[in-house]
Amino acid sequence: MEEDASTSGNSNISPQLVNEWIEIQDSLKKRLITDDEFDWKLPPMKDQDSEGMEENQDSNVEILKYVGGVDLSFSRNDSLIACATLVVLDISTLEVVHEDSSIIKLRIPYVPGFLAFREAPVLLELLKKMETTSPTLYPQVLMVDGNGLLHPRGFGLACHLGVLADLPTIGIGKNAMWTTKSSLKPIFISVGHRVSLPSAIKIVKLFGRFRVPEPIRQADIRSKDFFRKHGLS
DNA sequence: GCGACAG
DNA sequence: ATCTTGTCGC
Repeated sequence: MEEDASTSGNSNISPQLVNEWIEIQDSLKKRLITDDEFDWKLPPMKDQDSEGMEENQDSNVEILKYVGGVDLSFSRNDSLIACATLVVLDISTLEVVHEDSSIIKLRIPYVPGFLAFREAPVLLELLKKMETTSPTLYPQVLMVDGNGLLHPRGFGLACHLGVLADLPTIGIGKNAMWTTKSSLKPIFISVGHRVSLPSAIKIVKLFGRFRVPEPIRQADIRSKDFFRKHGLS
């Protein structure tokens, strides 16, 4: 009999392992940057709040163009099988200019607070692969399906992935305990790495079409599509 | 005392 | 995350 690595909480996860994970998170957190640290600038906002003309003069800096999104979907039959997807959207056209997926067998269960140890490895692979495959389309900032600083120890998946990939990231949470209390279903934007919260919010607002920002939404959709094309959904 | 905990 | 139909609405 195999253990179900997707079962929440109660798995064969030892307290020792959890302690190791905590140490890793604390260690990686020392490298975390929560300010804007990127070499591009945000495109001018559509509905300019009568502000922002302060720094729109110098044209030396490149403007944000490629925004990435990552997500995982899971098999209905075999809960150990997952599909990780990375997409990159051109911000000016909102089109997906890069897409890559990878089906994997999960080895680590979902443990609240430690999502990164389950999902980050595959996502890092996809990023690394793209770095050599399609460097010109490599995302300038990445939206992650999971929280960033909004985490028990202030180091969620978005931070974890950002630090390891040394890439600006934004955390996008879709569920939290507050969700139930609000009549509307909010999303939770939190700082991942090398992007301040104000900037993160501005970037998310560039994709105001649906509740979930387009890069994450596309990653989600295409991740599920990939499953349908490659065997049992 | 126990329960709420990203995906 | 996943199991699940129709339905109301832009």
